Amino acid sequence: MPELPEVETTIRGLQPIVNSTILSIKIHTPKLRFFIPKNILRKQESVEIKEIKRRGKLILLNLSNEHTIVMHLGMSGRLRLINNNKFQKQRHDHFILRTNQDHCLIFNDVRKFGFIDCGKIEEIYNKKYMVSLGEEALGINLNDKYLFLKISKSAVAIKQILLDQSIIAGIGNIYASEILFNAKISPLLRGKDLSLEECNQLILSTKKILKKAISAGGSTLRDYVSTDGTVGNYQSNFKVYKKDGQKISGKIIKKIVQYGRSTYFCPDLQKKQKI
DNA sequence: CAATGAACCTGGTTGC
DNA sequence: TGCAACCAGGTTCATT
Repeated sequence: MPELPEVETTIRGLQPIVNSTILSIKIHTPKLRFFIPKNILRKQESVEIKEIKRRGKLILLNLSNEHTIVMHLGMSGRLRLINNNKFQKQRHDHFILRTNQDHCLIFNDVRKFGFIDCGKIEEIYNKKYMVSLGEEALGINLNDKYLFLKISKSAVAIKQILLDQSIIAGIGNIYASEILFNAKISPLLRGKDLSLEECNQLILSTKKILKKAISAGGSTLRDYVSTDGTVGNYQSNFKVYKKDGQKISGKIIKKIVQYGRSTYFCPDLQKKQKI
């Protein structure tokens, strides 16, 4: 579930720990997608969390010692932030960070597709997972010309292109379907089939859908919970995702599989060719 | 080189 | 009810 709106909701929920000092870090599961760096904090060092921000689906905790902790939630990862005296270890709690202000930040991930990394800032910014990211989905630099230039020779389906983090950073499988529906563009179109105008529409829809989802506090399939325990409710705004067989404006919603991922769309409202 | 499928891992849901 | 098969928010790697 963690796509851009959920990650954004998460980092907003984490702001209370900015300017607190890290007391301890406990690693219960050494290896997620890859091993968590063991020397994530040297002993006897007083390190403050200076800033928490997002890049694509990455969560970045900038520290006072010129290091950054990076977290990726993968498919099933989530963070919860609670008062230290309320802490009870749950299944799949892999990483626990405590602060001098009694905060307890827990990284929980059932499937372990997420990761936690840490290093000097410049070192982190040279990591592949960082360098390869394209324009921020909500960034000012994401415009019609950028997208058109990137995809105008591509035979890849636009649905897949939206999932490509090296082109646009932040969109995932749910919002890709929702964005294409909003833009009235078929997921089956190839990159090179899109006009500049359609690229523009796609970007407008991207920003609109993601912003709406953020203001709804993220979505939830099953039990996505933001850091303070409140439940995001953007899922009630889904128009097509998981709605195959249902109708919208009298037109049937279909589910197809593209590149091994489910795509939901309305063939009658998302034309393949412009008429 | 691009495109596709499998792999990583666990748990919930579906169908027989 | 039991159990196997399938599916899930993401990304990377190996194979065509």
